Amino acid sequence: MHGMMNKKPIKACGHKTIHQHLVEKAKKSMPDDAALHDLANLFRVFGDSTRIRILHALMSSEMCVCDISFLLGMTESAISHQLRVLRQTRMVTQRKAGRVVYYSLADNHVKTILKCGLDHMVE
Amino acid sequence: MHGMMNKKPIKACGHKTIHQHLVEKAKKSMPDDAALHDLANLFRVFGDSTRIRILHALMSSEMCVCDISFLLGMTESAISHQLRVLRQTRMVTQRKAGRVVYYSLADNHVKTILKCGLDHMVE
DNA sequence: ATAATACTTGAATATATGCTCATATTTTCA
DNA sequence: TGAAAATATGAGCATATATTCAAGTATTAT
Repeated sequence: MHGMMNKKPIKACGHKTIHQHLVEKAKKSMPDDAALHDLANLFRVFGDSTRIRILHALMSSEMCVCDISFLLGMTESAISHQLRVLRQTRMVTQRKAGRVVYYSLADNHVKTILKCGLDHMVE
Repeated sequence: MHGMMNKKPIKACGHKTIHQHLVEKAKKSMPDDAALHDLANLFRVFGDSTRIRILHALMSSEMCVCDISFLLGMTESAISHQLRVLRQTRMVTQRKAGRVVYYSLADNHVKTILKCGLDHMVE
């Protein structure tokens, strides 16, 4: 079906043995460096279980730092540091009421990506 | 629409001021620790631009280490180290033909997750 | 057998990251 | 006004991670 043609590697003049046509095809569809870094940075935010737990909690409802701290059994400082990361990457938004700051998910994308990852795991 | 009830934080007996009902609701839907770590580990694999580039390249077709090394302008050693990570996390599979090792994406999940992330970015 | 190619691996190093602890900052309450 | 509560922040530390460098396999070619 999809091209599993058994072409032998060819010697590219001057440098290594490579499959020139494959490399060029891949090069064409490759996003630019900025996009690739943004994409990696996006996934890196999800790549920590504390942040995952915070985001998952916020899927259920908005919460203040105290709530999250209590729920996860971690210091408010630790949570606050992570919330800053989530704020800077636009994963969460804040709403201030008195001295309490309520955090919630910034948009549906966050839910979508989380579910996307969870789907991968059930298999 | 969804409950943005303005309940004030209450003093939970003995410890901090928290929104008890919200915390308990969140606690119930929270996946267990093992699942949370697995999920974080999954995303962490995608949280590096080199690995992203390798995976994106393999979306176009299977490739040998040499090809990837040439395409990304990195040493074969560096690529090989990253391919090991991708192998250990079941993102890629290998096929050996003589001394050439061809790598390809393990399954559609990888494509799905990548696209999921890319979708988030275009917005 | 010897050399060359394709890839892998381990140690080392430099950088990034997550949490703690102490210290602000802001708002409420007495 | 002063104390307490909720959150934020900076420095420090311990761990994790990405790449390099040197050396090791495995396979093919001469």
